Amino acid sequence: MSDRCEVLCVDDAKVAHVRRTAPAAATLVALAETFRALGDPTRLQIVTALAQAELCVCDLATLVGVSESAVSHSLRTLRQLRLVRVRKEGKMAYYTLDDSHVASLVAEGLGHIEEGSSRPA
Amino acid sequence: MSDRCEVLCVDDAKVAHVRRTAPAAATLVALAETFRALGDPTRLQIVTALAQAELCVCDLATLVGVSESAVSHSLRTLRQLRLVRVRKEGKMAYYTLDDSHVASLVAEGLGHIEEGSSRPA
DNA sequence: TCGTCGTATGAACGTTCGTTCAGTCGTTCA
DNA sequence: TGAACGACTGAACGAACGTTCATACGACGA
Repeated sequence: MSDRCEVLCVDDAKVAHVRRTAPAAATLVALAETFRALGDPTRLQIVTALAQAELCVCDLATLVGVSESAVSHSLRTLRQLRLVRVRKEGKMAYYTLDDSHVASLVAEGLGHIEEGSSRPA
Repeated sequence: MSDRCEVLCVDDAKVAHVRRTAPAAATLVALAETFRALGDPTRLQIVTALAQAELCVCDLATLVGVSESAVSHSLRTLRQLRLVRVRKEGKMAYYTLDDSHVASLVAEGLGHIEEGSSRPA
């Protein structure tokens, strides 16, 4: 990557403008973590299930078809990113989505998938 | 995981209901792929940049601070998932977001991040 | 209080991912 | 027609991820 490339090809004005409107680096990293958490079929299935009803670990394990340990690990990831919330009742742990953004996020994603699947490549 | 656990803990009615309303497996996998693609700081930065302006590979490499090869690989991933679109002009390749869902997705995600950062853990 | 149940956690393994490096393709201009 | 340039690709290495296994914790019933 020589310096000549920079001056010939890079549109400094555009780059500067985009750089100004870009989110903070920390925000971007946090957002990427959130997307990555949703980027796993097991966790995504958990989230879509919790969008429908409050469920315990055992329900989720049955639903998703993996071990309760795996579900618990996944739930921890989602919990740490505030995607899900836990309510303890006796020895049971009931999970729900943390805020409305999460359901909206999945819904918006589904909109993109469905639009894309009906278009030519 | 014994059978006794199943009958004691699993709420069959709830599980059955959630199972009915769940998206198809193929849809879930496709959606997870999309989220995973956005779950990388480099690619996410590319997407947020393209939400502001049409940019070439060289612009993006400068903006994100990685090699043009890395940007090109990232763009291929995003292209295959229909997140970005390419327009060739001479030897340049200009990229934009593919559809409005993508920008909405990022915006919704940012809403979640900002809400979470102002709340107690 | 002891055993069981639902859940949570730590370590470790195999796999997948993202970058780098080297090389190729198509375009532009001497 | 060459050489230079922007962009794209394949191979490969190191790092990160997700599962499994084993174990630990708190709550409930006998």
